[in-house]
Amino acid sequence: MAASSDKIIRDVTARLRAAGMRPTRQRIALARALFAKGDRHITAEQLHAEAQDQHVGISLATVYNTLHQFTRAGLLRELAIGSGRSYFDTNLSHHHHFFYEGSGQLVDVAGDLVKVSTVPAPPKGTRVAGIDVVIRITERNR
Amino acid sequence: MAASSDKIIRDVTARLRAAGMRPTRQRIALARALFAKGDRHITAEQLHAEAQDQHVGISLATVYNTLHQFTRAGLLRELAIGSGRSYFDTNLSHHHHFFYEGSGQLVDVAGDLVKVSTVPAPPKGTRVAGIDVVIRITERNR
DNA sequence: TTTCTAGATTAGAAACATTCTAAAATATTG
DNA sequence: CAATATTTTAGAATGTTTCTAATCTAGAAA
Repeated sequence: MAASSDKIIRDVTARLRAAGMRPTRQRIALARALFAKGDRHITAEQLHAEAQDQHVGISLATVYNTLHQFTRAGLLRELAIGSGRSYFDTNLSHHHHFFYEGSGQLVDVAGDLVKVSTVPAPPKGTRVAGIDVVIRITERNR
Repeated sequence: MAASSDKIIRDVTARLRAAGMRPTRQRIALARALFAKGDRHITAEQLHAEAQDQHVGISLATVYNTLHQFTRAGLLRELAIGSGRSYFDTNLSHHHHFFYEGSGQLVDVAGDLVKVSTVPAPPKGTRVAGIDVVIRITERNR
């Protein structure tokens, strides 16, 4: 546990350095929260609350800054599903999502469980950056 | 043009009545703006500006109310793609979208140009409400 | 170690989309 | 027309995200 967390921190430190960012106390604390456990979908507000719970003083502005920097550095993926807040996904592998229409909750769907067999060519002058499949689900009306 | 616009208004009036809504001046003006031309993706803010341009006095609150009512009545589809604002889509047929990562612009992709051949079963107690495929595109780096 | 400075953090204000409130206006029914 | 249920509205309130400009800090250099 401590070992794997340390490994994560060393990895993140290296990746921050590679992206020209200093490994500060705040960035390391957020990296630990984000990457120590398995895959997560988290909002800035949630991550900020989690840091507060662990008595790591970090401002909300820094949480936002850091999430965007991590995203730019390829450590996170920003999900723009469901309006309102943005989710940040620590699962970088090819995958899709179930989206609960009621609560806005997201659940991963492994990439190989969804097959998109046909897609049109992108408009001239553009390239496909990614294909996101969102399976919207609702409570079944009994 | 005038004929088809009138037809749209008669249709909308009927659908509003069917949904228990009164066909008011505001709702009819918005319906005309939304449905007179072909398929559209529009935000509340944009639709409000368009009404102002045509000297139809409608408050922004009414635009929001009306968009939601139309959505509930099955006249529109709300798109929760791209964070921040919500788009309302007048194209009710089965289709997907290109999403320009730079500008947030949406372009329709006909439903039959995308084939999702495999999807997992939804979690227990839920049913699939829909499957949305978003093809994210960016300017091609020359 | 101390000093220097570019980069990082911060509180609070600002910006933005959206929803709410409760008062005034309007459409429909009788 | 009168009665009443619905609708519209301005403006306030909410929630998320970004901005600002002052302060702090990590790392480099002396």
